[in-house]
Parts: sequence; C-alpha cells; structure tokens
Amino acid sequence: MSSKKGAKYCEEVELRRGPWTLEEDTMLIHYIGCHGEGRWNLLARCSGLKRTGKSCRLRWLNYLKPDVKRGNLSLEEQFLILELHSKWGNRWSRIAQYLPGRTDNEIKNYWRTRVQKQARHLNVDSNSSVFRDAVRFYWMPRLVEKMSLTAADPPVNPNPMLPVPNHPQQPDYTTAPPASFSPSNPSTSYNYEPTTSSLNNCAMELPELGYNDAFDDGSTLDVATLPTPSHCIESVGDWAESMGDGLWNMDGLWQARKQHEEEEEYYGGGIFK
DNA sequence: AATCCACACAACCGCCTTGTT
DNA sequence: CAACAAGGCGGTTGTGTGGAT
Repeated sequence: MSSKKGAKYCEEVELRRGPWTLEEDTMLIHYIGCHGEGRWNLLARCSGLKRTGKSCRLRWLNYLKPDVKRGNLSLEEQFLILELHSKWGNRWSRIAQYLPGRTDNEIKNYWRTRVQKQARHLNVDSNSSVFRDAVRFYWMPRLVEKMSLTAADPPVNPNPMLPVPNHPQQPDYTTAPPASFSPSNPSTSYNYEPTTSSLNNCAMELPELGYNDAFDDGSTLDVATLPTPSHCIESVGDWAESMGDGLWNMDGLWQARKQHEEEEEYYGGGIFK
C-alpha cells in the first residue's frame, strides 16, 4: 500500500497476510456482490477484511471473479501465449486480454514455469534469438500439429510460417506476404502479424487487432533477415544437435526432418515456388 | 515410512501511471 | 502545476503438493 491513508490504516489495523481463508473469500464475494468492484482501499476498510486493498483486488481478479477460468491451458491458449509473447514480451496483462478468463498472473506463471524451464534446461537465455527460434520453429509448429490432431482433421500445414489458403480451421498465424514478397527480392518486407481471423480460429472472442499494432516500435520483419523455414530448421537443428542431451534434441530433430519432408510434399518441393 | 526436491501457483512487493483535488 | 491517492503491472517470493529416492 503506497498511500499515507493506506499506511495509516495498516498501522491501525493488524493486517492479515498469506493465504486467504474460505471465510475471507466469502466476505469479499459478498461485499463485491453488494457494492461492486473498485474502490479497493475503501472495500478493505469497510468490508471487515483485515487485508490491504491491493490484496483484495488481487484475490478477486485472479481467483474469485466468476469468469476466471480454472484448469490447464488449452493447446490454443498455449499457442497464443507463445505467439503474443514473441511480439510483446512480458506484457502479461496485454496478452491476457486475448485469452478470455485467463489472468495475467496465470499467464506469467505459465511462462516462468513451463517456457523458461525449457530455456534453463538448454542453458540459454529465454530472450535469446536462438531460444525464440526454437519456440517459433519447434514448439509452436508442434502445438499446431497437436491442435490439428484434436480438431476434425484439417490438413496440417507443416510450417505455420506459411499461410494455408482457404482452410478456416488452420491457424494461419501470419499475414500472407504480398505478391511481391520473395526471398529473391530482399527489398520487400512485411509485418509479421496474426490476422484477426487466425486469432479467432485460435481463441474465440478477441478484441479487434489492428494490422499495425503488432510491434510497439513499429518494426517490421525484413526479408533479408527472414530465413526460409528450411533454413531455420537447419540452423536450429544444428544448434539443437550441438546442445548434447538437451530436452528438444532428438524429438526436435525428428520433428524437423518430418517437417522438412512434409514441406516438400505440401508445397510440391519448393516452399516459395 | 521418511525425507528431499522440483514444480505449480497464489500472494506479496515495489514501481509506475492515472485520476483527483 | 504540484501533491496525493488509488489502481495497475511486472517481478519475485512463499507455500502446498506430488513424485523420486
């Protein structure tokens, strides 16, 4: 609590800390039921709860609020977290806006316990480009594959970097490159941005996503620095191999080989043909 | 059966932003 | 415009739990 009034209240009342009891939860729910959300410090003083306003707010938003979803994150939700984090970094509350019923705290915990764990095991920084590539070219495609297996078998796009036209169930999470886009034409570039429809395929009710609000700094991906999927597989695969007994290695290399074979088949032997 | 350890998640802390006076 | 209060956010810590030894 940062306010002087709040500090005074803290001095006057011996505040409770730690886990909430059922009785406290009931009191909080009842108070909010009668008076609504907000005015958390007032709530803390008037509800009879010996908690700070902040503590009440957190307990309500992260746990007691009726629309808070419990249980494991779905594949689609995991996919969205990886995707949105790759764009926005640790903007948990912003990411949470795209996952109805999930809280920023929950997403943050997911990232720390699941995603950062992988980076630790691989002994790389979770913000490093090599780890980001691993997420993007191994983890995310694998999630897509798992999603496709649990869906009504749509054809699997072996590489989600590339759009699959005319298949609504496929999470096409990139904006299709313009016609002028080509690796042989490095002067072109395009924003890497999920389309509203692709996000809708993944996660239901989404706020409208503007084409240009993907990167806060307005940056774009330059074709000159945008590796082809095969190149990524190769480079990340090499790296993974060099990691020795890393968690991703055999599985990842198998996946890379499989993905490469599927690309060949899917795109008729040439990705950008 | 007891202990240890890793993990998941709830909760707290400090800083920053926003709104109000 | 400054001061203050309140809320919001991201980082960090504490604790319960389940699996391994």
